[in-house]
Amino acid sequence: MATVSMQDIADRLGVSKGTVSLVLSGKARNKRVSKALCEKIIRTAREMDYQPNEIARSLRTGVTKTIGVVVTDISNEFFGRFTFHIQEQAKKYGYTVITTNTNESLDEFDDLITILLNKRVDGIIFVPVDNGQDIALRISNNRIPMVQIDRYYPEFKANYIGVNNYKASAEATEALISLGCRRIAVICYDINLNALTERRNGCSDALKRNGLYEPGLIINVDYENQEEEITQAIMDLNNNPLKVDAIFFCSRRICITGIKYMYQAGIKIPGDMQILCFDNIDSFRIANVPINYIEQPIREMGEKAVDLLIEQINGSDEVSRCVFDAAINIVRPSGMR
Amino acid sequence: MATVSMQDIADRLGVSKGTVSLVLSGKARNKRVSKALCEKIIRTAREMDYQPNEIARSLRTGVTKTIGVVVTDISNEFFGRFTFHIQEQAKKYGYTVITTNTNESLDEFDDLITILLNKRVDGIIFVPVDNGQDIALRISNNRIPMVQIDRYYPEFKANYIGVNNYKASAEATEALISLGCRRIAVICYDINLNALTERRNGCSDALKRNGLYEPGLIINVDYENQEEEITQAIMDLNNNPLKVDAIFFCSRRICITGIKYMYQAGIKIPGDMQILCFDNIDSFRIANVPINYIEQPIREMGEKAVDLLIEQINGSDEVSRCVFDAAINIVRPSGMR
DNA sequence: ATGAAAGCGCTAACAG
DNA sequence: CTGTTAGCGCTTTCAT
Repeated sequence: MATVSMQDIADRLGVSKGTVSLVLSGKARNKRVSKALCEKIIRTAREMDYQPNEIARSLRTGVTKTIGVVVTDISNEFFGRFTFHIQEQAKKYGYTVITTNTNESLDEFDDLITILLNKRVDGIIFVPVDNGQDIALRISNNRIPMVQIDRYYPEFKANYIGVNNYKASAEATEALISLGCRRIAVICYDINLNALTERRNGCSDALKRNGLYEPGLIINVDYENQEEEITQAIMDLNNNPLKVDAIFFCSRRICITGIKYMYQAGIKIPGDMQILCFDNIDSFRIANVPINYIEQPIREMGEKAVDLLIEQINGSDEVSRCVFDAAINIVRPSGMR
Repeated sequence: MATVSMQDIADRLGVSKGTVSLVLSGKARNKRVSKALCEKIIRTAREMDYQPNEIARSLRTGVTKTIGVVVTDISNEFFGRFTFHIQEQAKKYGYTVITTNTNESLDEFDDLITILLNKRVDGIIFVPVDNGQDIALRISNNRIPMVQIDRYYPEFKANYIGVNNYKASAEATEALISLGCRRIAVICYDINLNALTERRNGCSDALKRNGLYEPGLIINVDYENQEEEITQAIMDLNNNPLKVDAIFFCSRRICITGIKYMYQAGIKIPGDMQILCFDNIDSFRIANVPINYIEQPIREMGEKAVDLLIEQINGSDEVSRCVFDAAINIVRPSGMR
C-alpha cells in the first residue's frame, strides 16, 4: 500500500533502477533497452500501480513544470477569466499552475513571491502591485522567467501583456462627448501603475482637447475601502450644483459598486447619467440599462502570457511588451435623453 | 549568482550542513546549537540571500504544503469565489494551492488527479465530475485526504461541503407559487450528481404538492453546448400554447444565458415571466429587473473545506458531510402582474 | 554543542 | 543492452 518506487519495480524484476528510469521516462527506445525488457518493465509498473514522484524528479532535474500566477483577486471576474485561460494554455504545455492573490497588498505580494521562488516554480506571471519593483526584481535575480500582466513597472525591463489603456479610454471618452456628454467624471483607484494612470490620462486628455476638463471631477479611491469612497464620490457628484452627466469607471469593481449605489440613489441611467466602464461584465448583458464599456481580449492575453513565459523558460531572453487592442462598445449610437 | 544552499553556508562558516539546517528551520533553540553560532548562521544566510529549496525539503519530509483544488471552471463566478476563499484560508495554514479546471470532462478530471497525486499534494479539494467515482477512489487509495465540494458521489465515503439544495429549491418554488405562478419550468444540466438532481427534485416535489407538476417543463441541457440548448428551451417554452409563467434556472450560467435570450426574444421580466436562479450573481444587483435567487454561503463553505482538509492532513479520519443553509431571496414580496 | 552520514526517489553519466 | 554510481538539497539520527 505504501507508494511504489522505481527501486521496487527494479527489485521485483531483478534489474537496476537506472534501467527502469530509462524505460519509464520514454528514453529507452533510443537504441538502448531491449524491447522485451521494456515491455516487462512497463507491465510491472502498471501492475504495481507505479506513480512517478514528481518531487524527486524535480529535485534531480531542477524543473518543476509548474508556473506561479499572482493576481489581485481571483474572485474578480477579470482575473478569474485571465487565470482560466492561463491555466488552460499552461495545460497544453504540460505545466501546472499555482494561483495566488495579493489583494493589492505589498506585503502579501512579497510573501507570495518568496513562496513561489522557494517552491522553485519554472516561471511567474504576475499583476504588479504598486511600489513592488524591488519584489519583482527578486524574481529576475533568481533568473526565473516572468511576465507582467495588466500593468508594468516602467523602469523594469521585463515582459508585459496588456492593452492600450490610454487610447481606448481617450476614444471612448470622445464617444461619450459626441453622445452629448459635457461634464464627465472619472472614478479610479489611487494606484500609480500604467493600467490605471493611462485610463485616467486618456480620459483627461480627451476632455482637455474638447475644453471640458475639470480637475475636480477626477476622483481616486483607495482599494481597501473602495465601497465607501465610491459611494461617497457619487453622492458628491450628484450633489454637485453643476450637473455631471457621465461617469467613467476605471474598473469593473468600481463600476458595479457605482451602479448599485446609483440605483439606490435613484439616479437614472442613462437619463440622469451616462456610464462608461473599463471592462465588460457578463452582467451587463443582463442589466437592461445601457452601459458603455471597453473590453479587453482576455483570452488572447492569457494565452499569450503563457506562450511568452514558456519561450523564456525554454531559453529565450528577448523582452517584449505586448499591447493588445481593447474594443470600445458604445451602446447608444445616437443622442440620448 | 547560482542559488545558495545550506552546504554553501556551512562551507563559508566551517560548520556542518546539519547544524545549519537545525538553525535555519528553527529547531536550534531546543537546547542545541549555541546562541553565538545560531546568530552567525542566520546572519550569513541573510547575507548570502539563502532561500530554502522547498522541493528538497518536500522530498525529504514527504510534505509539500500544497493542496490541489479541482473545480469545473474557475472563470465561473461561483467557483472563482469558492477558490478565492479556499486560497485565503489555506494561506493562513501556510499552504499553497494548485488550481485546475475540469470543464465537466471526465478525461480532464482523470488527468488532473494523476498530476496532483504525482506532485504529491498533501490534500485535494474537488468538485466531482459525473461518473468519476473511480477517479476519486484513486485519491483515497493513495491515502491522500480529500474534500468534495458542491456535489458528492453517494456511494463514496468521503468528506463533502455543500448546501441543502433540495430544501432551498423546494422552498423557493413554493415562494414562486405563492407569488401566483402556476406553470413553472425548470432548466438544469443533465448531470446526475446531487447538487443538480436535488435542485430539480426540490422544485418538482414542490410543484407536485401543489398539483402543478408537468414533466414536460423539466428540461435538462448538456454542459458542452448549453448556449444553444438553453436558447432552444426558452424558445420552446415561449411558444408553448399553455403559457409558462416562471423559470427556475438551476445554475448561474444557465440563468445568465437564459436572461440574455429572454431580452432578445422580448420576453418581459417579470411581466411575462418570473425568474428564479440557483445562485446569486453580482450582476443581479445591477440588473434592474427583479430576479429571485438562492444564495450559497460561499465564503463559509470555502473556509470550512480547508479546515476539514487540514484536519485530515493532520491525522483525523472522521468523515463528515457538511451541509450549509442557502438563503432564499424573493424580490417581489407581494403579487405581481 | 556540533559533526558525520544516511537516505528521500529520481536522472544521467559512465562502465562494462 | 544493462548495471553502477553519484548526486540534487534537505532533515534527522547517531556519534562524538
